[in-house]
Amino acid sequence: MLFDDDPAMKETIVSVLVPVAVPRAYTYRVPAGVSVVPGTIVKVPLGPREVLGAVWDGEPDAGINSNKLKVISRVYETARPLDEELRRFIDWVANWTLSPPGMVLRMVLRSEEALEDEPPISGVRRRKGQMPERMTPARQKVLDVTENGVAWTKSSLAQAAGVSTSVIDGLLQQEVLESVALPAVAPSPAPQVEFAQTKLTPAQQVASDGLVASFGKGAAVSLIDGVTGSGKTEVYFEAIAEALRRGHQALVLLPEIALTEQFLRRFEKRFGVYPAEWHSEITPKKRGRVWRGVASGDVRVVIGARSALFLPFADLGLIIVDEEHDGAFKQDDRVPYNARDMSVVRGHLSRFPVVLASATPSVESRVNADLGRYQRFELPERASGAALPDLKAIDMRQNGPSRGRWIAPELFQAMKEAFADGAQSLLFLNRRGYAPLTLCRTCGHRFQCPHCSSWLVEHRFQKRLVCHHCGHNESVPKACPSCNTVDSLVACGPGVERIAEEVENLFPDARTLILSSDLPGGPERLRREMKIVEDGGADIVIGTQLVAKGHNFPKMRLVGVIDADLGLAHGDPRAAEKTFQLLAQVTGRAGRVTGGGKGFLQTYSPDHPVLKALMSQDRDAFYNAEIEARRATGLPPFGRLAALVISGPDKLATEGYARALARGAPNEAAVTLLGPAEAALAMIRGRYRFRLLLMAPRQFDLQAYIRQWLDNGPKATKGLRVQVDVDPQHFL
DNA sequence: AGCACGCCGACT
DNA sequence: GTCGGCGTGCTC
Repeated sequence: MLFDDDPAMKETIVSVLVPVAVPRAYTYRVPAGVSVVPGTIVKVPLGPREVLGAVWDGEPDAGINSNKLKVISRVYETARPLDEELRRFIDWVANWTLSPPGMVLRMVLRSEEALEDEPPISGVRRRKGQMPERMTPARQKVLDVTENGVAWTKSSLAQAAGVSTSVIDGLLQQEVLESVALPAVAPSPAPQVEFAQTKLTPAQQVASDGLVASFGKGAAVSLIDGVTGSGKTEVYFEAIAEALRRGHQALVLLPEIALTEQFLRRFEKRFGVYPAEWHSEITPKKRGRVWRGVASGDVRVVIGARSALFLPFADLGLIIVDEEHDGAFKQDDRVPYNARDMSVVRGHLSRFPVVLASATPSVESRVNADLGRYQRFELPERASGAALPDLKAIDMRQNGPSRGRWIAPELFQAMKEAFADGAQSLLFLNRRGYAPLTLCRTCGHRFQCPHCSSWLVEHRFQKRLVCHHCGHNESVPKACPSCNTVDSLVACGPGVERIAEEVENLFPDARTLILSSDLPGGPERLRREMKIVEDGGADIVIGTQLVAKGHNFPKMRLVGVIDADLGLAHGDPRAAEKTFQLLAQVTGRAGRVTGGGKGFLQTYSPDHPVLKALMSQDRDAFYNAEIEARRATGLPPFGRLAALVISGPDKLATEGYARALARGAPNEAAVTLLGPAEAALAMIRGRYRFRLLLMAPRQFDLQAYIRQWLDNGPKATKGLRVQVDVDPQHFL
């Protein structure tokens, strides 16, 4: 610092953004002799505790009583300051989502261990000449392995010798082995751009060339719109290769469920190494390593779930959002953002290409491509040359199964043939548990959740009644709680467990398997069972929506949708879109590799336009109709509007606030409240939500209006959450 | 009295 | 988001 002895300079104060829900950056003193720049990561006292923060841009708040100011307690000098582009991104996201900027920063600084240098790894090594007091077979194995004097980590040595770590502890105790410090982990090897170039089909080549050509031209967004199995991944791998050639880092965002070993292997096949992973199940230590590697530039490619978007990349030059239509890119709590949209924003602010890929793009992205905001690359055929599956509706009014059964004769017949051929079948039903409703056949009592009044779902495995909204669960009673009649309860309707029961009756010799997120054993077991299906170790799979994405099942030839109408009747304005996407993805599993796939959609409304478009494999028919309908009703993404989801502690208050917000809107903002009939009163996690559409001219700052309303509105707006649910393309 | 909750405001 | 303060209501 220049004028070190100038008293005025000793009083340096700066803005520091702290990771809490306060409306603006706070002001802190900088210790004498220390220099910080915007983006420097610091630790500061805040109330009774110390928190991480980052020095922020802009003049510090001069209005704060100077004897209230506290001093920065620590400066992380080895951590690279958050760069200008990341800081602008944080501010942008905070403004768009109506969140305090500190809460967005929190997503960037989520790995505190990343900021500490990793302690050296301790290893063990053989001490020359020392022998254990008593020799045992396990000890001998350890001695054999360590004979050459090379140092091992405890766990890898235990594994290599085939013994438990306690054997090693014993030998350490007797000083046969000694502890040594191992060098810190070497940076992971860089992906090799030319490791194994895949042979592309002509359509893939066109798309790949187009993506490569979009580099160096600023913020170009491309949509890869290709049917299931068309090889979108191979195409965007070439974009990653180009980013790497240009010396940039690349980020691939996937819905959490699609982050699979299978995907990592595909990456390895192309680039020779595994990419860095970032998702909720990464251990804190690995998390810290990836965070630091990303910031230093050692890590070149990250494959991650939505939160990876907030990593502090040293030089990010490409984002891929695969399965861009997927709802898992939306975060619902804390900062409610859509990682697909915020990826487009990050690319825009940092002027690099962003690639959105899907077999069933969101209506928003289709519209953006139609309007020329996005470049579109179509892949109309499967890369393997296999034909798309042959889809057929089964009219359940005429050709349904007998009472108490759920699989129609025609579907059963097809399953029989597939089984005889040694092919896999998938029965899809997006309903967990055994039965969605339980009632008393004596008095008609229906089991309802005491917290949110939705039906309790019977789970026969766990012998419990479970609320799928709030998680409440109770055991199944012997007698009806209303009329006390014993053994009078009946299960109504099917869930996957009930379908599995029927399949086991129909196919006693087949290997059946349920794939559902709630089965005992957790994600670990689910991964194992996915692998079993992948390797052909099951004949008939009964699955919920998690079979729709991520995993590729090479032996699957038949898909039966048990209830194709489920989801179409929802009040959600995106119900038709979601159903189309889900069913297209699920039926697309059939014959993806082998060809010759077949699909059956059991329905009571075979003439529904969504199902008709699905069955004719005519995606454009669906999108054109849906886009027209949205345009006509002014639903997103039309009408220059922001769609807001408002949720609050109780229905009446929430509705009241929403109406007040709508009423108070200035003239230039036209406001529509979507009432319960159209859409909006849905129970989600025990909270009433509903959808409010605020339409405003582009130049009108809706976010500012809403923020002001929240700040100055009725006091009871505290529990209220406002969520912007529209893509920001209009505002870039 | 002793404490478990829940609500509320402050945090620079 | 997290903490402390303070009120309520319940138990020893």
